[in-house]
Amino acid sequence: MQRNTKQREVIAACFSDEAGPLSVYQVHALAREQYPSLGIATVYRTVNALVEAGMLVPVVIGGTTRYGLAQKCHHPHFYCNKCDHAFCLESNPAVTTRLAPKGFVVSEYNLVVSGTCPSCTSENRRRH
Amino acid sequence: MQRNTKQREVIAACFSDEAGPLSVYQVHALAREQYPSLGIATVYRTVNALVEAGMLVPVVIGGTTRYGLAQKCHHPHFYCNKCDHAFCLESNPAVTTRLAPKGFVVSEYNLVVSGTCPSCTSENRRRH
DNA sequence: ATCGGTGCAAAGGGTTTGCAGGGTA
DNA sequence: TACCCTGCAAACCCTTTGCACCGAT
Repeated sequence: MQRNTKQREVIAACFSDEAGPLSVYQVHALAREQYPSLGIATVYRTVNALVEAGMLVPVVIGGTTRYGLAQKCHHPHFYCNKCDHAFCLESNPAVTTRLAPKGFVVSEYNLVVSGTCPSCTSENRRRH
Repeated sequence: MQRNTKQREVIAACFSDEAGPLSVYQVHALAREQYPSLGIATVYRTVNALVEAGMLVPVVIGGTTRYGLAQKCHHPHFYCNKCDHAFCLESNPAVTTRLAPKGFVVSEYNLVVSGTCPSCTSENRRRH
C-alpha cells in the first residue's frame, strides 16, 4: 500500500503550480525550496511512479524528457530556446488527423515547436 | 582544412543508403560492416561535424536522438514501436502553419508520430 | 512493529574529451 | 613533414539500483 509523505506532496505540488512540463532537474530545484534535504533519486522514483499511475505524461523536448500533468499535456508544446521554458499549446485538429499515410497505425504523437517566447521576444526588442 | 578519410566516407554513406534517420548506435553498427575497427567516438565526432556542416539534422525520437540528411529530414517522422525503425513522412502544410499563438516566434519544429508500421501490422495479422 | 519510502553512494548507459599514434595532403 | 583524424580509455553527464535507516500506518 502506498504511503503519503511530505516529499511526494511537495513534488506533486510542483506540477500543479506550473504551467508547462518540467524536467527532473527543474522539479528537484523547485521542490528543494520547500524541502531542502530532498534527494534527486527520490524525484526520479516519484516522477516515474506518477507516470505509472497516469498522473504525469513524459514530453520529450530537445532531447530532454520533461513531465506534465496528463490531463493538461496531451497536446503540442512550445520550447523557448532563450529562457529554456516549455509552454503548452492548444491542440491542433489538423495535426492529429491524417498524420500518417495508409498502413501506418498511429498510437500517439509528440510535437514540439521551438523558437522564442513572447516575453523573451519583447526583452530583445527593448534592447534595440 | 578538412581531410577525407575512409571512416568519414563510410559513415556518410550510411545516411545516403538509408530511408529514415539513424541513431549513433545504428550508424556504428552499419559502418562497422565495412570498417570493423571503427570506434564509437569517431562516429559521434563525425556525426556532430556533419550536423555543424549542415548535412545532417537531429531528429529526437522517443528520447533517442537520430540523424537524417538535412535535405530529406525537415518534416514529420513515424516511429514504429515494434521494429524500432524510423520513417520519413510527407510534410503537412497544416502542421507547419499556425503552430503557435501570437507572440511566439517559431524557428523550427519536431513532430514524431508513433505506432505500428505497415509491415509490422501485416505480420501481426498473419499470426491470427 | 511493520514495511514502504528516503537519502546516500555506487553502478549503468550514453556521450564527450585527452592523448599518443597513424594517415592525408 | 605538418597536423588533422582516429582509437582507446578515462571522464562526464543523467538515470537507476542497493542498502541501511526513517517514518507513516
